[in-house]
Amino acid sequence: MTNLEIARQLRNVAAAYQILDENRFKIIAYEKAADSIEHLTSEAKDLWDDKKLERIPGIGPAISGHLDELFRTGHVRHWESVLKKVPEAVFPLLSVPGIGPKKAYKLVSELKLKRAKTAIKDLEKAAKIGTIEPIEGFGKRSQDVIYEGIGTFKRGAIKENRMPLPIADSIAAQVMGYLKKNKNAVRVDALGSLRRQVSTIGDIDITVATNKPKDVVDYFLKYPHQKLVEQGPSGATLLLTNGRQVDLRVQKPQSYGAMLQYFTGGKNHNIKLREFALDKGLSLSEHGIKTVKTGKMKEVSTEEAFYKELGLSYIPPELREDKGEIEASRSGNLPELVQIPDIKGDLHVHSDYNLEPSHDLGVDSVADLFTKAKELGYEYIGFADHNPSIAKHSENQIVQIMKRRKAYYEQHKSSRVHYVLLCEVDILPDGKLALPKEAFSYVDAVIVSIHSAFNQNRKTVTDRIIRALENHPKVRIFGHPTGRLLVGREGVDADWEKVFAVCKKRDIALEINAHPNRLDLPDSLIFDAVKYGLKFCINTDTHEISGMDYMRYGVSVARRGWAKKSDIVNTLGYNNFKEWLL
DNA sequence: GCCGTTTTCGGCCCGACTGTTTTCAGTCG
Repeated sequence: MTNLEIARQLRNVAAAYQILDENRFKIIAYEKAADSIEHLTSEAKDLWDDKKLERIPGIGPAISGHLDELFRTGHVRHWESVLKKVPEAVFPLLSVPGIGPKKAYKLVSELKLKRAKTAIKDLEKAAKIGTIEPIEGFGKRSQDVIYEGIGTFKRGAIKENRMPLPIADSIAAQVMGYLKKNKNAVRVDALGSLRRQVSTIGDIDITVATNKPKDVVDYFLKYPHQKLVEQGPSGATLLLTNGRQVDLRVQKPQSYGAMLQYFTGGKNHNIKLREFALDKGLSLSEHGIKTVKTGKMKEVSTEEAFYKELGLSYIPPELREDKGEIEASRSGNLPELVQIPDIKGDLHVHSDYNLEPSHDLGVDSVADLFTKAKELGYEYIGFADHNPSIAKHSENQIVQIMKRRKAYYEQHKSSRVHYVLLCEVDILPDGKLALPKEAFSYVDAVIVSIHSAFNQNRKTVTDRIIRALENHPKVRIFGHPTGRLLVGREGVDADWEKVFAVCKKRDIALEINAHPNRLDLPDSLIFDAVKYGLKFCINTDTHEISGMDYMRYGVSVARRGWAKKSDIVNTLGYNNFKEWLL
């Protein structure tokens, strides 16, 4: 049973409890447990094997007992008995936006929906013929909303619709640029997952500091859009013509810090922070910090001041995920995160030098790439073209190509920026490398990465990776380790701890690939790898000059994984970097 | 049902919006 399936099961139990009017904190506990399991970096089953279930936050003696039963026998008697008290047709309806457990139950009972399989279709029919409207607590409007909600659900627009961070960033930049033109906008910032630089974004949240909230909201409503979703005195939500939803929230400048903090989240960070504040007799909201006893509200204009009021040092948005940042802030142990100016080189750049590669060639010349590197203030650049195709060449031909390539780069080197000669070598399905041994003489080092057979099982893919990493001393970087694509492909399912151990032993750096559709290694695995003491290399993997600007997304992923400057090998000056590499 | 740098018992985040409501429950972020 996968984490996702377990999480869904826990949420269904929570929903059933809600319908049965169980203790509401028990319901919250189940939902917390579901979130926690869903966001694990390893399979719950593996943690169970290692008897580490209770180390998962939100999993206590009761739920870990149930999970134990689940992994031993395949089902949980207690959960089944709870779920049986609720008609099965209730559960699928929970996926429709605007329908929660109570409404789902009411609909199923009144409309006599029987089967889970057809529940959504039956509900849609009911909305169409108008049998929802007369139900107590519903009406014409809610019937329409349900009908629309089902449409949204059917278009798969709920979960699938998250977009890669760089896409969200560019849409947000346009809207924010528009808002900044309004003379009443004192400040404009991103909020939510975008501000935390999460790799995929659902809705875009933006806030404006202003003394004339109504004017700013009215101005926002004139931005080209498909539909006005909702509107109030404190903000509005628009569905843009590109199908993306944008939330605007307005706040007066003297409370802007509270607004930023409140809506940047993440949810669990905020819950933990509010509990922490409550212990001190303080209640937090987007309006400020309220002393519970006196009811007096203190307005806070900056986030720095907001955290300071609570006795905490400023916590960068990328860290606000309840991974221990509040505790670290309290004790003064927050990491000093890597920043863009720390980066001294990009080590994964594809040029247009044609070595008849297995995958895409770059489109820009070596000279132009050097120029760009100089513009970015880099000391060095690493050319990492794909290895020559093994299908089209004999081993001997490949060696000759690599030899010619080395001479070419040496001929075209720059006096302004150093270079290192790398090669991105395919890890073949059996773990062999797609570069003959003799060809290694013509590179400084190689990046190894997976470009095929992503669906191998855990053991096979783990062995495959380890075999590749141990293939040759010149293997120094493990490129886009999971192979995930933010739109379109899950990463490989490897035993990361085993992979980490090999990287540690051989001092191999894990790549943090900044390509907009990769952002790989993912932040949660970076977090684990940092704890493991591993090194990283942040690269753009670009095939064209403009792509070298995406470095900042790699840096933001690294920051979300708590990586410091000293964890990143390409923050080293040229000499030290070379020493590490060779 | 979970959790603990004053707690192993007694707490448990906060507010906005919506619709159908004469005062609030449900849902969402």
